[in-house]
Amino acid sequence: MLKQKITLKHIAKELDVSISTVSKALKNSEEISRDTKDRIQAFAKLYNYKPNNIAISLKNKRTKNIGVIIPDIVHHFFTTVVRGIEKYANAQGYNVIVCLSDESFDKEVINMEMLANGSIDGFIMSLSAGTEKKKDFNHLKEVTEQGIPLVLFDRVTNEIRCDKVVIDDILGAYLATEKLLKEGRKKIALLTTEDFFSVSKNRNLGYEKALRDFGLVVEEKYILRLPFMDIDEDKISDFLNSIVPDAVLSVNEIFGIHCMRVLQRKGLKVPEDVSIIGFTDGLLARHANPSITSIAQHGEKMGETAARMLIERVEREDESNYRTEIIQPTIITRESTLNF
Amino acid sequence: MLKQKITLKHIAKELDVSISTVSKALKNSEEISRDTKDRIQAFAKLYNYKPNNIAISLKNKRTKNIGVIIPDIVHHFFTTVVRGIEKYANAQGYNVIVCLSDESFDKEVINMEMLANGSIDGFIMSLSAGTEKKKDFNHLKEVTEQGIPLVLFDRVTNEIRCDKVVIDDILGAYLATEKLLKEGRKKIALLTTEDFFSVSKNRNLGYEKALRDFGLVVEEKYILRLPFMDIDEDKISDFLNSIVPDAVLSVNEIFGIHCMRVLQRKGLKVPEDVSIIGFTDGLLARHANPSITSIAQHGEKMGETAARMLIERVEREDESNYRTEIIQPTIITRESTLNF
DNA sequence: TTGTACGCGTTATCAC
DNA sequence: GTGATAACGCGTACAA
Repeated sequence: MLKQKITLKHIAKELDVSISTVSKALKNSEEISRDTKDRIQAFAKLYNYKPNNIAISLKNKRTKNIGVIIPDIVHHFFTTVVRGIEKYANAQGYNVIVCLSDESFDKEVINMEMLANGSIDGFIMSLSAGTEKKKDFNHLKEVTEQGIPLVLFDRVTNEIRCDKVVIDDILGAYLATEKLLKEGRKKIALLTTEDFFSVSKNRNLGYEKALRDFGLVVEEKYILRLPFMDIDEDKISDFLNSIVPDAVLSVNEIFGIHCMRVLQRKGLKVPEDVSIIGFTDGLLARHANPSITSIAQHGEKMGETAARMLIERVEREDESNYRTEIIQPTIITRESTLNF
Repeated sequence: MLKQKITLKHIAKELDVSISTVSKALKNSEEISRDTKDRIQAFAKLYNYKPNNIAISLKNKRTKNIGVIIPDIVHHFFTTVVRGIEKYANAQGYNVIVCLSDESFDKEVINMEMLANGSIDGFIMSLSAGTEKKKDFNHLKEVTEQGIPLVLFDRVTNEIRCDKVVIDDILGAYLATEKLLKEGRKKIALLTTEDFFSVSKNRNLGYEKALRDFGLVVEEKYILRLPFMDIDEDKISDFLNSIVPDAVLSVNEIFGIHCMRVLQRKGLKVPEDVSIIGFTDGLLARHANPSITSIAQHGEKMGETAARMLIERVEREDESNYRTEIIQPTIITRESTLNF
């Protein structure tokens, strides 16, 4: 039996009072007599009245929904960010609408447009690979010009004026490289992706800076640039044959763990012969054998921070002083590096 | 400069026609003259008019939002399900609101109530551990009695009449155990969780059935029950010392991979000395060394199926013939088992 | 061909 | 103390 959702109107009719009286009574307004309030409140409770969110949204022009657009959800880092966002947002009474751009510019645009027509109070997003490659940010510009708050995280752009949350990728790579250098490693390979990714670019910079600071030169032959998210152990194998490094820094977990596999199959021991440090402290790094020393990006904290910035802006509705919060990466030392 | 979102009213005023004329013109109604339509459409395009979703939701009593409540998002299986849901839902013009119950009964209830007041057209969910333990399904009952469609997946209950999507966990475990038996393995250990989980229970059953079908007896000493998601390599190590199996079936990836680590540290070789098969074909299984033969649960397909069932019910609005779709698990053969 | 009126569910203002 | 009215943005049956 379908128990129709009850509205103010139903209650009013049933109790033979006006809609506005019901509304006020349920808000415990002083205007209404104790007696009427009791009757109405009891009735409402009995029928489990709950105000309709949509109607309230229309009236208040506030949905209490946050739109989150991420490139991929089957990716531990984004997943932790979503969790951080959820956590903070829920605590503030907001829901989270998650959309996936699937690394595609077009899907990113479609998702934004879908949500921008009143469904959400603001956006939290990380640019898709397609968007970073294309460098077309008009959809973001439109949204911000409409006055919809936007917080970018991790994969950001300078083209758009809005709040941002990033981690200091240069520092992260620097710390990792420095650790390897302090272990006495001299031939440190870098596994990275093509350069159009803001994050990879910064990680490469940190790696190079650390080498220089320790008086070494950056040699291109120690750098392997793999296509985005493409795992090709043969390429890694060829690379490792050509240079025989004593340490490897990988800009992501996947490259790192496959590099370790290749090394192990070549009969090299990790960390005795080769140390490995990987970016993004995810499941793979944690559960690998040996477990991999990682740069933690603190995704959950990033998510919380982004949600906090967004909700503050939504509720304050001023459009000034855009800030960029920088999260400090930390090294999680595990078994793939030497201990000191 | 804040470019206020434009409404029908603005256009009407600007072009000095009535709101309904504008509305009709934008829908290309035959009632309106070519001339007026052109004027209005041009103006709307210029100012990038888009109807307000909230107003439409209120009018239609349809939000085109789907509420998804899952126990945990940092869990590869759920993540793939969400992706499947997203994919299908987006293609049908629906948005996905994701809420996390964090394995807690209370949070599950709160999330449901938040969304049930008009924010969504239907729910897709998987029960939290807390709910399965408590066996309290009143929140689900209330929602279905209100006529809000609900699809349960993976962790389901017989207490609620609604559409369901599950995988045949008994079969999955049976297939895995059978494969190990056919390899000639005789001492097959089972790593599982406590019994209140519907999925673990079924996996245990499949394991036991296969052993019996092959004329072996189920020995309790070959079964290790670990607390939910608690990784304790010492317990695993003690267990493996006490029985020395020649194969291991794990009801999840994490237990499986840690079991492999422990075995490897004991100097045993996988798969030469011990074969391993694990449930849930996630990142860990795929990228481990050796990679782990897994039971694929086809999360993405499950998500798609759930979304299809939900949207069908939302759009047909009848409340009969609840179905349970059963997804067939398959074995992904990798390096942790012997080849035939 | 265009416009008026009403309803979706709620709240706020003002009148009685 | 209570109720009528308008408004949020849209769509549509009906009237002009």
